Amino acid sequence: MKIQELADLMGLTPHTIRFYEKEGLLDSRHIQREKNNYRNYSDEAIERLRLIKKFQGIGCSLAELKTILQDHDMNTRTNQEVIEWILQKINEIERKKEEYDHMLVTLNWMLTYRKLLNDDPQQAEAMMAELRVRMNF
Amino acid sequence: MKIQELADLMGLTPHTIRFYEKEGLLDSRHIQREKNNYRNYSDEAIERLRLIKKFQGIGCSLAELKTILQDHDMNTRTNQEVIEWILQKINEIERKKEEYDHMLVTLNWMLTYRKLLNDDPQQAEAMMAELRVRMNF
DNA sequence: CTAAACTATGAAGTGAACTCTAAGGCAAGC
DNA sequence: GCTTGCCTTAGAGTTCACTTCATAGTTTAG
Repeated sequence: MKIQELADLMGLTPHTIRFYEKEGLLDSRHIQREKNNYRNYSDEAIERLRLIKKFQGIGCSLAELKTILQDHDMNTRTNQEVIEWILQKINEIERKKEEYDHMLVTLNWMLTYRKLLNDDPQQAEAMMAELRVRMNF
Repeated sequence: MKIQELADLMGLTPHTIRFYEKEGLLDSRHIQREKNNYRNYSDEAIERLRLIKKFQGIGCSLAELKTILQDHDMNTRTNQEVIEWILQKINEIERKKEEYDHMLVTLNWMLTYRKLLNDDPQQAEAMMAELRVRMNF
């Protein structure tokens, strides 16, 4: 399979696939060279890219992925270690969600204030005064 | 007020404050030059940086902030426009939260599988087979 | 008076994940 | 046989929000 074919199949660009190779996420199991030096991809390449996408989907950086794939290839990690890694990832994501919740709290206050400003400007000013104290805003 | 004083007050570095100036987030209302060419900050600068922090806290980029501050300075936006902007921001953040929820679903499946692998490897394999179909994993 | 601490400037570096460019080789359709 | 459109490479550019660097002038504490 040539690079464009694989790219279309996986919804990537040839650039990106070559970039992954350069970053060490693909190796000789996935790519062989034809005599014209074109890359020829095996079916394993498809599996590999699927795996990459899956882990990207759970918020892994390419650097992290490189380690994960190495461990995966060499069967380095015990089940317990993988479980701990997953728990840590879950934690990470939950912290990020909390950050967004903070943003939403602020935005909702702003929204309440702005809506009040339409209906009852005086009360809006009172609210703003309180907010200034409570939120340093 | 000199730059270090302002930086300490706001929890920023002098570098960052100069950077904001270069980016056009601060102007002559906030900064004057003394005869030795040192920057002298007015109290308005404090308010300005507070505003910047607040909007950064709700996920605004500096580019976006530049527009927001311009509108703020010139009183360009109507209340209704601001309300719509807030609603859009809320939407944006909720979409990002949903993305994280997707990640969490995947991670929790992975976790369940790995835990099962300890206790009941056969059932774990059955689960994996089903996951492969359902999640393309 | 001197040394430390502060100020100024412009430019380059960081990291993540691509994305694009330039310059050229190979292949398939007309 | 010529054009179009793949393919190759190394390396630079992109975006964001700073951060660091190099160099030099100014102020202040002892």
